[in-house]
Amino acid sequence: MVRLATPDVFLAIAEPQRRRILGLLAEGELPVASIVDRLGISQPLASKHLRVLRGVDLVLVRPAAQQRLYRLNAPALQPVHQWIGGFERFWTASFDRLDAYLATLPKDPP
Amino acid sequence: MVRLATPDVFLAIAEPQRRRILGLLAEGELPVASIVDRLGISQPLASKHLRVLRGVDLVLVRPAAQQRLYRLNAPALQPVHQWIGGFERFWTASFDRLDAYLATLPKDPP
DNA sequence: GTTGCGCATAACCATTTGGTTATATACACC
DNA sequence: GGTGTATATAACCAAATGGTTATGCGCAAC
Repeated sequence: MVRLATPDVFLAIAEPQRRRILGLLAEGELPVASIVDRLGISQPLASKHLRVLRGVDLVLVRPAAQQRLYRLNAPALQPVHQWIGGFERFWTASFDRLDAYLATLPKDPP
Repeated sequence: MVRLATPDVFLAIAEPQRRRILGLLAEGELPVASIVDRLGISQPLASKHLRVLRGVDLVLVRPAAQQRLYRLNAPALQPVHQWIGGFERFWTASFDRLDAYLATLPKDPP
């Protein structure tokens, strides 16, 4: 059994460099060498991070000669978006108004 | 210098149990024992996770006799929400339409 | 004061992680 | 074929992480 690293999108985006990679790929498809260049990291490290991102489907690869062109697969971020969405109401203006309203109610009625 | 663990919200929410804790606290203030009970984890582990969450301001504590009442501080999630928001356009309907339009254009014009 | 409760911390352990250097694989070009 | 280029993988290392058990500390109640 091979157990290929992080099966969790939350863990995949917990790493700053991996978030930067996704940021780069948001601009378009890129070969590994470009990522290495623009992030100033070693090539093996980039490959490692890309493997994790692939493992959770956050990126897709397309071979082109000796290169591997990586591109973003943004929908894989939706679980995170949805989870965060569940908390959004807590910092929303309408919630603030609700909060203010609740504050006008008597607390601990006798 | 004390270096108190994870200074990063992304890392804090990368842990499933910590996300569950936040989920519980979304319903309201809770003492540690409740979290321990409802999550079925050991008390020291709960305290450890809560410390990490405190470290990134995701939760706030209020002492009440021997208890410590924890509550959610949702605005601390906004960095994540904003980062994700930068990718939202990629799975939005309007973007799909743009994508479909781009697909109708000739590729590699001579 | 002392006993008990609720929680935090310490000390420790196995596993995982980001990082490195060295090597293998795959393809293009000569 | 051989050579160079682009990427992946292997082997390894130090540090961090989730988890445990044992202990400390503050507060209440007796």
